[in-house]
This record gives sequence, C-alpha cells and structure tokens, in this order.
Amino acid sequence: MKLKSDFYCGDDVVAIAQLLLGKVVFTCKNNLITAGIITETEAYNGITDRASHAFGGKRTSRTSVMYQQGGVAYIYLCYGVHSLLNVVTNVENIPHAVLIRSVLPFEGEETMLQRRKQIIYTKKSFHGPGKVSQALGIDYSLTGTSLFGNKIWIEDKGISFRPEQIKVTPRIGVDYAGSDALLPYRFLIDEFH
DNA sequence: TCAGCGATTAACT
DNA sequence: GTTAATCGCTGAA
Repeated sequence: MKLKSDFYCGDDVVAIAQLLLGKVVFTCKNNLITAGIITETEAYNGITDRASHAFGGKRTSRTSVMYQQGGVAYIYLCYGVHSLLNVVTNVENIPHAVLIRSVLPFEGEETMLQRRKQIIYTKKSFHGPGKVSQALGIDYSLTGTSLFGNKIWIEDKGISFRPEQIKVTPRIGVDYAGSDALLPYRFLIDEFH
C-alpha cells in the first residue's frame, strides 16, 4: 500500500528516516517497473543542520524543492555525475529530507542490473546513493516529482526490522559539516551490508 | 557568463 | 582501510 501524506508530514525527520527502512521505493520509467527495499537512510534536519543544503534557511532554485510539503522527491546531481534521491518530509517551509542510500532488489531486478551495466547481482550492487538512483532510472530532472503520482512512489509491504537489526552511525561524506557530521542520523540494516 | 565544487564511486593495498 | 578521478550543474555577477 502506497504511503500517504501523513507519513511524510511528521516533524521528526530522524524518526521518519528510521521508519523508511523496509519500505519499498518504486519507479516506473518506459513502462518498466523497478523497486527496491530500503536498507539504508540518512536524515537531513533542516536549516540548523550544517550538512543540509538548506542550512541557514538557504533557498535557491535547487533547494526550493525541500521547502515543499512532505511527499516529493528532492534529487540533485553530485560530483557532476551521480543523481541522489531524497524524500522530502515535514510541512511546507520546513526543509527536511531523507537520503536513500541503499536498497535490495524487490521488482525488476534484471532491469536494475542492466541500468548498472552488471550481469550478476551481488549484495553491493545497489549500495550507495548514486547506484540506487541509477538502478531505479532516476535522474536529477525528476526533482520535485510528487510521491503520490505514477513515476516514483513508496509502498509499505509489511516488511519491518527488529530494533537490534538496525545500526545507527554518523552520516557519510559530510566532514565539512563540523560537529553536525557526528550526529547519529544514519540508519542501516547491518546484515545486508 | 563561468569558476568552483561536491550527501560518490571504483579501484587500489 | 586508502586514494584518485571526474564533469556538468549551481549560484553569484
């Protein structure tokens, strides 16, 4: 069942990041459906978070997507090469987002591997935010896409994890964020990594 | 218009 | 665990 607006509009982005573990991201591109079970997320906690693009209330053409009401995709290009997929949360004007870092194949595994130019699935095939977007056929032009439409959406398939399966760590690649780089905002399912 | 830069990846030891 | 490659968008002028 597709996640509803109230899931995305909560005000605790860190809690939502944890709740997204086990949910399933779907995309439909060229009539091909692909989907992955989320096994790793990071929270980006609005204007007080130095690691967030919206730190200090920064609002530009790129970051304005994060200020929309929860339930849209914020996708941006990193290193000129990688499209990174985020889920926008909270209400309008609060720029919270959750980065999807890893998935397990759920539907359309062959298509996902083809997009990654791989023949054989390994557990690392879709570990890393750039790989997730590539496998699901997502690129930065889809930023701002509603998660209630037919291009990208997230479903609850009843998959959940016990608290002891969930590992909490600081976020990756945000050393420039000073003390905020140490915040325990990354969640992952240890047995899949 | 254009210099700067990055929420990474792949390929190493 | 480490390090180098990389390139087109972003944002300010």
